[in-house]
Amino acid sequence: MADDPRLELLQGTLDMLILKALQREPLHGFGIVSHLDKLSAAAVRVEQGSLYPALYRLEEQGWVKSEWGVSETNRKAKFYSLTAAGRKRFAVETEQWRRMSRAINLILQST
Amino acid sequence: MADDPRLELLQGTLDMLILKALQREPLHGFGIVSHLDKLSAAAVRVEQGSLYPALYRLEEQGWVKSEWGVSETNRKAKFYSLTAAGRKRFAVETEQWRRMSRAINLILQST
DNA sequence: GCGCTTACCTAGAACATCTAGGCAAGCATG
DNA sequence: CATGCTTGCCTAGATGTTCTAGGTAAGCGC
Repeated sequence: MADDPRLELLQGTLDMLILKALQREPLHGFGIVSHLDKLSAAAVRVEQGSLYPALYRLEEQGWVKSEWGVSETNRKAKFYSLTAAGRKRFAVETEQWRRMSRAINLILQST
Repeated sequence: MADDPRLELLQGTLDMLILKALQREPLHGFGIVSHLDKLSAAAVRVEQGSLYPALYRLEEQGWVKSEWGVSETNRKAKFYSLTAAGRKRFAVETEQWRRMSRAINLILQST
């Protein structure tokens, strides 16, 4: 792992990105992955093995809720949507992200 | 941990920040911590329990080297400095950081 | 010599993410 | 109708980083 390409997500950002993806409309797991992939120009690639545990985490916390339905391609799929608490949580996480990334950039820009 | 203040570092950024701190001059462990604390206006707080394992990691990879010396306050201290490989590594990590944070901000800014 | 601070070090837990699979069902093709 | 591709969900286990929570030692001021 010394010299891996490091496409991995920064830890702690996955939850935030998922919440963001659900901000517009409910999506199923597969949809979340392709949504993020598209938006980030493939810079962010979420593995399913990371996604589903994250979704359960979010659901357990009450930030998203799920409902079985039928996908656009006529397969059964579990649709996740934001709860009110989830919207609040999203605001909190983005604020933390901004603060942390600002601090890091500050350090990087110092002489 | 659901509602902790989350002052924790984003995973993967610690190494980069340490390398950055050593860019100007060799520092001992204690010095690195206070340096980062000062530069980030206390937004980044590195615990010693995180720092030392990270330093050993960096040394093992050949990105920093260490030498025993005497601190400004006349105590013995181990001074860490960047190697040539460490400088290269720092460039790689900052590039990765920039790419990832750009991608995340892109996603956050989407409608 | 006592307490404070600087300074180093470690073991263990917690946690997120990735790897690497497996399962099932729709759909198209022959 | 069988085969294969794709969509879609799910899990176990490994890996790696960071944090918690300690301990040790030595200089300095009083």
